[in-house]
Amino acid sequence: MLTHAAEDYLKSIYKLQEKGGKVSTGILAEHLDVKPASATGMIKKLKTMKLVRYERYRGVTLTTAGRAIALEIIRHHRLLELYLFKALGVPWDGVHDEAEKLEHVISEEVEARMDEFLGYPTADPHGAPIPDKNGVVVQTASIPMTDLENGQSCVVAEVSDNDSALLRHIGSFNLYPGTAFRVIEVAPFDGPFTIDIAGQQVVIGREVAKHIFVDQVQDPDNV
Amino acid sequence: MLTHAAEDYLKSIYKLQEKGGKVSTGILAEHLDVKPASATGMIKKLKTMKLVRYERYRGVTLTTAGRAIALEIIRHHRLLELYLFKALGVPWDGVHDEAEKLEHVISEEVEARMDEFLGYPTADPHGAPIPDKNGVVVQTASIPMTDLENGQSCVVAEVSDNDSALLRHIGSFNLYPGTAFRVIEVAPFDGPFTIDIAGQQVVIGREVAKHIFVDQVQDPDNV
DNA sequence: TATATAATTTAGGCATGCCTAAATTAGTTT
DNA sequence: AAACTAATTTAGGCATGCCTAAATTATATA
Repeated sequence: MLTHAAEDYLKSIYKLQEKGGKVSTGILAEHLDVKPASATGMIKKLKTMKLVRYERYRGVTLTTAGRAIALEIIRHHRLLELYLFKALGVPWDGVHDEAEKLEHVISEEVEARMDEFLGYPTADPHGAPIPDKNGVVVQTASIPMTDLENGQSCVVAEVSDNDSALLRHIGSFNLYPGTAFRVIEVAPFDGPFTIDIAGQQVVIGREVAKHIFVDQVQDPDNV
Repeated sequence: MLTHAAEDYLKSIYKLQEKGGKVSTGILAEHLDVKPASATGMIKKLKTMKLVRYERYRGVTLTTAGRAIALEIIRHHRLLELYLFKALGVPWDGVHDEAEKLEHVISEEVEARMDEFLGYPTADPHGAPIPDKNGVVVQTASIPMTDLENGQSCVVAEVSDNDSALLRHIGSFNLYPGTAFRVIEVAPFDGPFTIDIAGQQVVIGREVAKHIFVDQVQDPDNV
């Protein structure tokens, strides 16, 4: 069995590898809130376990075995988030931190029972895809909200889950995955977005918009 | 925040102190499956934190602060056992090990929501009392089944929860907390118990009976 | 090409929590 | 009281996983 720390490293490497291929020691250390020297040490340990490929100064990537473990932990995390949200009513800005602790500890049996209870779901409360038992992840083609232009209609697909205060803020606008909205105005010079959610006008700052990902839809008013 | 190991030590000291006052290093080490030398080290650490009273060669006891923490962990454990059993359908011989890992990790918020879901229960699936939020435990006056004599009627109050195989065995007789039975015969020379459970005759060995605790009731047939 | 800067790695340390082996203390027996 | 036994403590070691400081390597700039 792996240590919790090792599992966290694999999870971070997976996520960083998703958007950029090889992962540098520095980026990884920053992601884990650890000094680069510490990351070097753990990377070496993971290499001896054949969970990562690594050449010094050249970055790190997961092997098939390492990827499988990373996906298992991510599956635990996201199933837990959804379970805490739906079965226990933990608010959506609180489930991430709780799942972060539980993910290293639950058995496959408990995971299976939560999965069954939830009806074999495919996304967590923030819209992130839940890998299946075999490590298959459904990748969506969502775009960041900051790519939207005037008049476009869309549906919230996913929201970053790691900042509790940000989630509370986004939630206060009712911007949950599945929520539809239309862009009314994008202020110039990287200004905020004014959007229409079910008839309500709301202004979303650019920093917040970066953390919201959407799927575009055909706007019925424009057809 | 305490380490998991420290929490386990406090929990063990609490349980051993219940039945015997001062706890010796050796007993504690055995209970935690650790060498006595290791226990000495942790005891010293707990003493500097003012969680235990300790004089070398003289045994250890909990301070008020230490007791409060021990009871909080025990509360976590027993609520988790019941939650896993009732909400997720984990079999009663599996909940102990799972709760053992989760108890160190769940937040007070999740605990409160499980408590609410379960309707503020007072006993876990093995009949052990669940301390309330203020650390108040209801002590029952149950007696070990081995104290029973011919003809006595009783109800199962509690069953030891730490041996999974034993629990499966006891469960196969339907001997759950709340189950009523009558002693038909106690074989001489420390022999087994023959009992009547809802019309079924069952033979229970002495080693097993040691782990079953009962409350006596007036037998209607004998009134 | 030489040098400066940034990233990374190595070296050495610290806390936790366990271990084994040796020394010490308590308690009992003669 | 002396000696023996059992329990406990001390001493020294090991793995994990983090740290800081110094050395090294890669890369960009002059």
